[in-house]
Formats: sequence, structure tokens, C-alpha cells
Amino acid sequence: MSTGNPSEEAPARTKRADALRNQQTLLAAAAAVFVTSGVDAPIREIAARAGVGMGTIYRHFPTRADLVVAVYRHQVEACAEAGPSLLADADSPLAALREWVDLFVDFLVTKHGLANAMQSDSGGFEALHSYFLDRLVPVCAQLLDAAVDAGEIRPGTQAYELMRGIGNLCVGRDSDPRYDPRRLVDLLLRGLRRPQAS
Amino acid sequence: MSTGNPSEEAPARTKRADALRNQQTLLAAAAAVFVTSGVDAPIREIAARAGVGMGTIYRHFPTRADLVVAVYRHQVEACAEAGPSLLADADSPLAALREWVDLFVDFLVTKHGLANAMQSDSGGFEALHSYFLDRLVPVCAQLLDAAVDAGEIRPGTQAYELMRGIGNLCVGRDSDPRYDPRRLVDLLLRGLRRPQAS
DNA sequence: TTACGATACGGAGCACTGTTCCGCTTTGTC
DNA sequence: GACAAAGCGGAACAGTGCTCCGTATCGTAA
Repeated sequence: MSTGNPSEEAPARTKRADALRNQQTLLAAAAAVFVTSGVDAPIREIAARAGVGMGTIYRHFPTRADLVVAVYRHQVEACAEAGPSLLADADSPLAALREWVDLFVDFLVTKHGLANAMQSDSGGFEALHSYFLDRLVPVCAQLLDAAVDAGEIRPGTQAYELMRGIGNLCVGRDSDPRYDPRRLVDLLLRGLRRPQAS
Repeated sequence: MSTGNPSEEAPARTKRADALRNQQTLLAAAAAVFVTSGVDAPIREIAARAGVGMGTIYRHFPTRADLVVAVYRHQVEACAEAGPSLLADADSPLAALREWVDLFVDFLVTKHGLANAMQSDSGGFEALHSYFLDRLVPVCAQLLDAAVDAGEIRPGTQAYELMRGIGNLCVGRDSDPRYDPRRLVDLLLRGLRRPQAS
């Protein structure tokens, strides 16, 4: 599953016009439904919204993860691309890392249940996990390495682990005023810093 | 729901012998099933294991959370009680906090999907969230306050938020060798420490 | 323009799960 | 032993994921 690129402007020659149209309709419908019902909204709901049958969804997006990835691809891409620019523009690598992490957290917390889905170990979301992490971990690693090289943080932390940790901190009941993922992510990043030499 | 105490040695006078027996059988069956299939194992599976009908489960434990709470009550209790003793015995409040958090993390990671369930915002697990947190947050707060008073960590962190953060870090695919919740929890606690004065 | 094969569509149907509800059984008591 | 209350079991209903195949639509070649 999902080695192919089921969405976007594919170089696919052999595709019928109505199929292409449906794919777009589906993407739009899914995006709308995700906002109101979360990323684990019933497939039927998305199908109804798009005015197509369920078979059509499964044909275009074999797993739920494929659909979610297609919907958020642009945003993930943007986040990934922001990494190097932040590194170039920010005052220090650590500052860049912080800003980049902010971007990532913003992305996650504004999507109902996305973080949950990404870390969940069931429900056909495994591919989601893979895609997001494959794309973003290298970017994070670059920022991390730069900060280590600059002596701002201790070495030894793996980008994969950090990303998962941040993702995990974004999981949970939405909008509980007592819980703000950002504060905890900030704590995590503080924990990364090397002890101030006295 | 669940203000009552459906499990354990209740002072209930008016209970039939078979009902009591079933309650124990159910608890044992649930504990066994949770180990192999996680805390969101199908109700039918637990019922079958215990050799009772589904109605019996729902009568004794109206929500899934009630059952989970009943199964783990002792362990949560033990964890809660360990707080004050650690504070009394450890070298410093921060050390006590660390050891206590270790206890809590151990508890969570050894239960398939417990952390997930606890933070999930659906599936009838809300009560679970409440029970665990109601019981443990005060303990955590005590340790936190002591560490603040001792000048070991910065003030301003809420126990509730910290507990949720720790819980969240324990969520996810079990036994991915690249992800160890303990390392991230450690990072979180480091982030708590006040900057070393230079 | 028409005819025809390939492509895509729709949704009925199956499997699985949570949850309720009520006729039947067991228990405790008189 | 008889009877009411307490408890039990599991059929039945509802919501969901996912598959499968008869039918409709598209693109093309005649």
C-alpha cells in the first residue's frame, strides 16, 4: 500500500476523467469532515459528503492513512521545508529548533485526533505514522545536529524519539484548559539543553 | 457513573453470594485478558473467559472504565502511597520525584494500551482518566512542591499537566526499540530543574 | 456516430463490536 | 417447599470497516 502517489498531480496517463474528478471531490470532502468529526470519522460520512459510494473511497485510498496523508501532504511538506530556512534565518540553531517544533505542534493540535491517530497502534494508521515521521525526522535531525554542534544542547538524543515524544505530548482531550501541550514541549526542549557551565 | 465502589471488599450487605463470586471471577478474567489483548479487548472476550454472559459484566461494571479501574485499583493505590514514603526516604525531593515518576511510568508501560486509553477522548474511558488523575495528581503535587521549596526545580508547573505529559509520553506502539518513554520522561524532568546559577 | 472493451462506480452484504432488554434461573427467606 | 427478589444469559439492535460484483460511464476505434 501507498508506495504510489494516489493524490496530487500524478504523471498518471491512464486515468479516466471522472476518476480524477472524484479524487479531488473526495479530498475536499475528507478535509471538511476531518475538521468537524476528526480524522477517524466514519468512512460512510466522508463518502456521503462527497456524494460517492464507499467503494470509490477505498479504490482511491485503500487505507485510511492514505486518505489522511493525501489531505495533509501539503502542510507536512511545508513544515519539512521550513526546517532549513529557519536554521538559516534564526539567531541560533536552538532557536530554529524551537520555532520549527512550534510549527509542528501547531500543525498537530489544530487537527482533531491527528496526533492520537499517528501514535495509535491500531486502526490502520500505521502508514500515517511512517509517512509523517519519514518526512520530518530527517529535518528534525538536521536541526538537532546543528544545535549540538553549536554546543547548545547535549548530544545523544535521537530525532525519531524526540519527534514521537512531541507528537505524544499533543495527544489527548482537545481543549482542556489545564493541559497545554506547548508548555510541556517547552519543558522537553529545556531538558535538551546542556547544563550551564558554572 | 462510578461514584459507587463496584469492586473490592464493599460493605454491601445486600448482595447475593453468586453475584460476589461472579464479580471476582470477572476481575480475574479481565486482568488476564488485559494482559494478552490490551485494555480494550472485546467485552465478549472477557465474558467468555469468565464464563458469564455480557449482561453480567455490564451489571457489575457499567462502563469499561469501571472494570479497568477495579482491576488496577491496588496498583494505583500502591503508587499513590509510595509518594510520601519516597519523599521521606530519598536524598532529595527531586530524587523522590524522579523515583516516583519511574514507578508511575513502569505501571503504565507494562499495561498494553492503558496509557492510550487514559488519554483517549472517546470510548467511554473518560472515567478512567478521572480516577487515575484524581488519585495521583495530589501525590505528584506534594512531591513537586517539596522540590520547589528545596529550590531544586522552577516553580510554575502544575502537577496535573505534568502527569498528563508523562502519561502521554507512555502512549504508543509497544516495544518500538527506537522509542523509550523513560528517556523522554527524563528529559521532561530535566526541563523542570532550575538553571544552575553560574 | 456508434459500438465495445476497459475502467470506475455504488451500495448491499458480511464481520465484528458495544450496549440494551427481558424471559428464565438461582438465591435467600419464611 | 414455596415465593419474591436478585441476578443471569444471550438474542437483538445499532454503528462501523471493508469486500465484492452487477451496472454505469468513459475513451476509442471503426
